[in-house]
Amino acid sequence: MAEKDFFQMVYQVVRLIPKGRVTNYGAIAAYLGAKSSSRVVGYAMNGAHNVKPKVPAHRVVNRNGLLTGKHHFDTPYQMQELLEKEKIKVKDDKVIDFKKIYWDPFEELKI
DNA sequence: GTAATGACCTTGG
DNA sequence: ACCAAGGCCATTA
Repeated sequence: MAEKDFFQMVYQVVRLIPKGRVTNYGAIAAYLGAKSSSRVVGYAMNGAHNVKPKVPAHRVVNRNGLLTGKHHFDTPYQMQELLEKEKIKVKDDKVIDFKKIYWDPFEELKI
């Protein structure tokens, strides 16, 4: 049950991601105080589709801006489509101008 | 209870 | 600059 708390934390941060913005697992993990647990953040996203409200996991990508978890969506195209809907340009499963649309929790939440 | 895996990141050679 | 290995935390087998 305690693990749900960590998951909830990740979900909350991801849910606060503005439209047209993306973030990486390390940032979320660091914001939660567990930068070393970047893997757990990704694992939390694994159950994102099992949580309500749904979590915009498509806005979360790896440090490279690569859509690593696209395969975990209902359909790999869904993530790309969602990103395109957010006006986010995606090429080869990687976000363009990633550093530009990069959303840092410390800049929006911690402040 | 131990071992292996995973939507990762950092550091070393 | 590029390639390889380790580490960390949680879940599953």
